[in-house]
Amino acid sequence: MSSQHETILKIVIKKVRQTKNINLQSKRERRRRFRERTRNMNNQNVNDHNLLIISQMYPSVYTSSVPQQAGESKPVRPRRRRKSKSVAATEGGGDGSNGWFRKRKLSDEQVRFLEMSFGDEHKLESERKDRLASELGLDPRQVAVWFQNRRARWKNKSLEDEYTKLKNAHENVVVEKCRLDSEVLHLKEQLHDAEREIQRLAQRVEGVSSNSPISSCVSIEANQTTPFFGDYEIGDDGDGYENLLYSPDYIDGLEWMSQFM
Amino acid sequence: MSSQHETILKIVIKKVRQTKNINLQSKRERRRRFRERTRNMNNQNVNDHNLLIISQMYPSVYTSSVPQQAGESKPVRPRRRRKSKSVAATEGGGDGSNGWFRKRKLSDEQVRFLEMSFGDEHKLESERKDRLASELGLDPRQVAVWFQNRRARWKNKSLEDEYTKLKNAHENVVVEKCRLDSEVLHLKEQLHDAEREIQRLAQRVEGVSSNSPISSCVSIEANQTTPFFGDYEIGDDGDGYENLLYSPDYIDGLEWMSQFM
DNA sequence: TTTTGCCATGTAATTACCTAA
DNA sequence: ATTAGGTAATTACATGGCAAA
Repeated sequence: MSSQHETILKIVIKKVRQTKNINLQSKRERRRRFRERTRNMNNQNVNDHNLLIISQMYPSVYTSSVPQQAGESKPVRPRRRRKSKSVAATEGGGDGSNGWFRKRKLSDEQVRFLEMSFGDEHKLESERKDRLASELGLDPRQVAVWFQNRRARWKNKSLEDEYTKLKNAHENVVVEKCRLDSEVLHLKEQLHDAEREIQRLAQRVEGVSSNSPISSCVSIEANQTTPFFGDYEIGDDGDGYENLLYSPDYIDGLEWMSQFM
Repeated sequence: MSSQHETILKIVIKKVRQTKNINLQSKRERRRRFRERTRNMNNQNVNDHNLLIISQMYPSVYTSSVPQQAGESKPVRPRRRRKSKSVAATEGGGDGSNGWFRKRKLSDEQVRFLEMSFGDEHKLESERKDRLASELGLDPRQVAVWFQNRRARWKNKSLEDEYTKLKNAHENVVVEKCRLDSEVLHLKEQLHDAEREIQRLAQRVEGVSSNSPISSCVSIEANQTTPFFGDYEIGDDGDGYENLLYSPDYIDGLEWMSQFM
């Protein structure tokens, strides 16, 4: 309320932020050092290195048959003509100085194992991580990274699946809605006809003495009247939705809805 | 038709596959050599390296204020207690042998520039790539990689946006469908009432004059047949989809109906 | 015909930040 | 207060497809 409280609050906030920053910085430092410590030359990693180097030199071993999706013909922009003189004519004096090989491409066996474990459980506990790492001859850090990436991939994929499912459901509901629209039109026409029939009969009942019963039949040209939109509203009162519960059809509707919510 | 053709076909397929494999292998070789040529020691890259080393040593400079999303309370599984003895007690004798510094984290300025260019055009031509590379002091390869990753990100994001949009549309349509369901129910009730009214009036009329084929006038029995599915098809008129957008704000004009309610 | 440059996709690794134990 | 594990974003590389030269 008073300004005192405000100032105190500000000070507290400031302090919290400071300590937080300090924490983060020290943490960054720790992590950096940790990574530098554990980057090269772990215990099992020598073996692993060799294996991965081999897998780099002969990557054709690990070609996985990728199911290519149906190529949709996009309006391709005309590609640029290839350069007459490649700029990349850097003098070939590139010394292979740094033993720069990133460890890439876990072997097929390893991936299969990891996938199995992922199917069991998406999260990764320390024990499981270490166990997998020792079984597969990997850095525990690699296992952790693999699981993180796998989770991200799974999320993307599941989003995509959800999209297609939702799309199908949407189309179905749209079709259903169209059907209902036309059904409503039809019912309104019928109701209109019935109402006119009632009026006609009422007139006949009124004038009992003078009546011509033959011309009483409702003609079918009532169907040709322009269908009237929006003559009356059902849902203005809130009971429409409660009424729906009595309908056997509405259960379908509800289940439908609960699928996507 | 004959087996000759089949054998010829097989041979052709085999040949194609062989040549394809050969192509891929040579391609891999080309690529490897290309990367080795262009990896280290480009002209402006020394400067860039220094900058990136600095950005590694003082990463707090590049802290971008990330708007944290509203934390949704998920049912978190109890995390494992931290290990009593960290396995990572690798002997600290790690020699910092290779002068291995990964170049990471393009600077804020560079990212802004690249984003602007990406906003202009998602695709990247050689000229533009080289221009950007020289302007930002980056390897052209880095620029190309950045654009590839940016496109992939954009695709994911647009998928996500489409999903939310579709979800909203779907919910609206579902609500509309419910409304139509209840409207159909209501109309059917009204029609039923009208029919009974007609029968009542008809009986009265018949009591007066015994010759009125009233049952043929309004086909109410059509309503009592299985009411919902498959009464009439929808797709014959394509206007249903345009009707989707019309607002269900009906004008309340059912005073003429009041006599039946 | 092969070669070559670009692209889409998948994967590995890293950074920053957050949270529970 | 510290730390391991998590998410999200980012950087980089690998691979195969496609079209142009």
